Amino acid sequence: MEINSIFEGIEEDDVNKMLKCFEARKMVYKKDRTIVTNIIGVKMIGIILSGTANIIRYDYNGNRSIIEKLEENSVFGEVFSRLGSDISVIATSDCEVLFIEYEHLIKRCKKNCPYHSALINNVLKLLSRKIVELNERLDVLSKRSIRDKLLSYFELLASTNPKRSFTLPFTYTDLADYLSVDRSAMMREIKNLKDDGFIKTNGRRITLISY
Amino acid sequence: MEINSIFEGIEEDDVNKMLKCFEARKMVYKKDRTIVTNIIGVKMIGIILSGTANIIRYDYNGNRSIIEKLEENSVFGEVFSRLGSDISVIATSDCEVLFIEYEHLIKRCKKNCPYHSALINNVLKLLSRKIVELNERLDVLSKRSIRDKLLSYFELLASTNPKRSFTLPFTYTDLADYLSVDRSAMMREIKNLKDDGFIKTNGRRITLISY
DNA sequence: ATAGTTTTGTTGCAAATGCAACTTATTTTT
DNA sequence: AAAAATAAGTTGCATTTGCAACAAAACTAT
Repeated sequence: MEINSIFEGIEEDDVNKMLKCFEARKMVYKKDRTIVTNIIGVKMIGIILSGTANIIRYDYNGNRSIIEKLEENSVFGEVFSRLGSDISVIATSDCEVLFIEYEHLIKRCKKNCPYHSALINNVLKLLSRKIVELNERLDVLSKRSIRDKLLSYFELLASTNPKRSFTLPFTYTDLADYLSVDRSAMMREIKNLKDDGFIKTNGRRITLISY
Repeated sequence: MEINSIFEGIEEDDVNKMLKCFEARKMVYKKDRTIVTNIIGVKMIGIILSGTANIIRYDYNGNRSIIEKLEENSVFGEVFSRLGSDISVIATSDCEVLFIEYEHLIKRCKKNCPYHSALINNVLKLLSRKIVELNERLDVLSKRSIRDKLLSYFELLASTNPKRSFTLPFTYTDLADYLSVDRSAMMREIKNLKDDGFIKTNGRRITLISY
């Protein structure tokens, strides 16, 4: 049921035809390179074909915010953010990105190619999944204390593992940015969580203790 | 360009045929009534046809979180949240809700009705808009201080008005929940913002002062 | 292997926030 | 119109958080 790719269920040959019909462009980026800055006005959507990236922004105090973590098959673009300026998409690993004009995707192409609806269905599911993820992040950020933010994020990561154990998907420094809290305050709270017997840690490997 | 309804561009007659084909159900709810609780397992999507509602949840400390504010044409459902239990959708005004089975929407119906793709396109746009809104909320919640949360939320509301003036869409009590901060601390900060000349207020009418 | 860079771990202190407990307005209901 | 309920506005105080400034550890690149 889970969709793996925007081209799921479409033959490779047909995919290539579609890409031509859509005037799609595939781009390759090295780790830490900027994929897009100032997305403003560009009515393209990007699809991460491989690798990972972050949508980030520095506020006027110089605090970095990771607006969103993009993974394989994540979709991004100005149509999805409105925020436009001072936002960048940065590759966090080598990655391939496919750019498609949004209008092309939304409207049926003149040739009315039969794969179009399959593609739209796939995008629908990717967007749904994105909404799920955004809601999850909101759920974490809506917690009032660092402790509750950590616990609810950890709970999320642990929920897929029966041993309630998981490896953080990024560094502690990045985790603080992801949770929008001060790093040292977060480290202090992680220490408290350990002292209070809520978690065990071994580097970035964390285990949630249940009662 | 903005889409106004999930049925935009489809004739009323055809809409009715589709609703039958989809086995859609329309329900009416009075203000403050529960539209859904424990969304878990129900593979329906709901579309707010008129009125407003909030997706809310009480955490284990009894703090209420407004997970999401739903307006006319907002889409909601378990497929969009995964969170399932302890979440409720509550009508904040009298409202009409249309329920459609998700699978019906995603898959082409047997009769392959021609309006189906128009509908999917509309849903695609509604979902995109929802992602924009979720990102906006994330942008607000990712601010580290109450002051910055307020300013960035106010900025959002003011951005559509050339006079940088707007009316809060809900009570200050609800605003505190929406921003996930303590109400009294928020009121204090609003006072500070006034004293420091950032804003003027008159009840729920707020004006942002520029330099 | 070593020098350079980034991450992790700590701490004291000031500032911001949450909490509790009220009073006063405003709105809603009877 | 009065009573009841909800919202707004305040304040003192304890706690949490952010900030700044380090040192130690773990990675990276030469």
